[in-house]
Amino acid sequence: MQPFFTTLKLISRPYSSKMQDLLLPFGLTEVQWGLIRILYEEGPSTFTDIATYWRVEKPSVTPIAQKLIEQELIYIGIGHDKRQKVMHLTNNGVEKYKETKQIVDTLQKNLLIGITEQERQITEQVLEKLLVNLKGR
Amino acid sequence: MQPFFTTLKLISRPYSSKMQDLLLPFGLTEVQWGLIRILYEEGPSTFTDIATYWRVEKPSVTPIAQKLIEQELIYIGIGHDKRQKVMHLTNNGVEKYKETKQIVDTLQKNLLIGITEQERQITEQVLEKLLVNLKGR
DNA sequence: AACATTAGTTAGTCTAACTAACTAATGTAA
DNA sequence: TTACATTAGTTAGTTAGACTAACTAATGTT
Repeated sequence: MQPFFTTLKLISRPYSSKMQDLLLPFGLTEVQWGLIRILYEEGPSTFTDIATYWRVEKPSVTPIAQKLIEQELIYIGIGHDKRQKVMHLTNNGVEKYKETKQIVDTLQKNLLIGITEQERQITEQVLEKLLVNLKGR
Repeated sequence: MQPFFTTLKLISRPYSSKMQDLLLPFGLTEVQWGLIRILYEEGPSTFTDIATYWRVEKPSVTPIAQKLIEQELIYIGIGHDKRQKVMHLTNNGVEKYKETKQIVDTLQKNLLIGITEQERQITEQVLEKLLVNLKGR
């Protein structure tokens, strides 16, 4: 039982550090990349959307978005609800994501060497279930 | 492919926060608990052993051990090699681990609800393979 | 004997999280 | 419709846990 969660924690650090190394030449951190990934894959999102998805508090999102705005990879639009700020990718942002997605895919493919498609799927399902079981804050 | 690694990262945060909440009443953080866990399950270990196991740099281990020494949960012995410091659990440390292991086990059991033993095993194997594939720093 | 390596520490930095306290807009209920 | 509660986001300050660089002391190697 323990090795399960222990290993999970153990993977997280070196994976992040690989990602950071990979993204450094593009001027992105792992979480910044994670944010543009969501905006590309899921579409424009509010700060609260992101905080909910990541399961972090709202103030944690602000500085990550700030830096992407400075780099002109995202911009803020106002929603129908005037309290909301909706983040969108700029054209630069879309380009940057497409560029980096390729190398991230390559990393991920290499990490999955020796793992069958079926094993990957089962693991994905298990991880999704864990996430659901973790929901109760 | 992406959901796989995305989900993995997503699990890590709320899992840690559950662990922190659980361990707070015992005066332990998640990593401190992780260290006494190793000392109990694997036996006395040097700072370098821990750094290697966790895949962190050596200075990261020092403050975590410090706090356990202050709490008198571990003590430092000198190895045959006089450069080495070997961490051992004190009797208090053993007690504290046994106490907390129970509640950690309970948490982990609850998180695994809805996951079959076979799925759990496959996932564990996949996580181990990922860890190996990540080895190249 | 001289030099290189290894174990661990100290000092200082960084990222990404947190809480508390706030403003402004929206929703609800008298 | 006015009063109050809630929600979206920010600002300021803190924290945990990582990092690098530079160091001491012990051990290995040539």
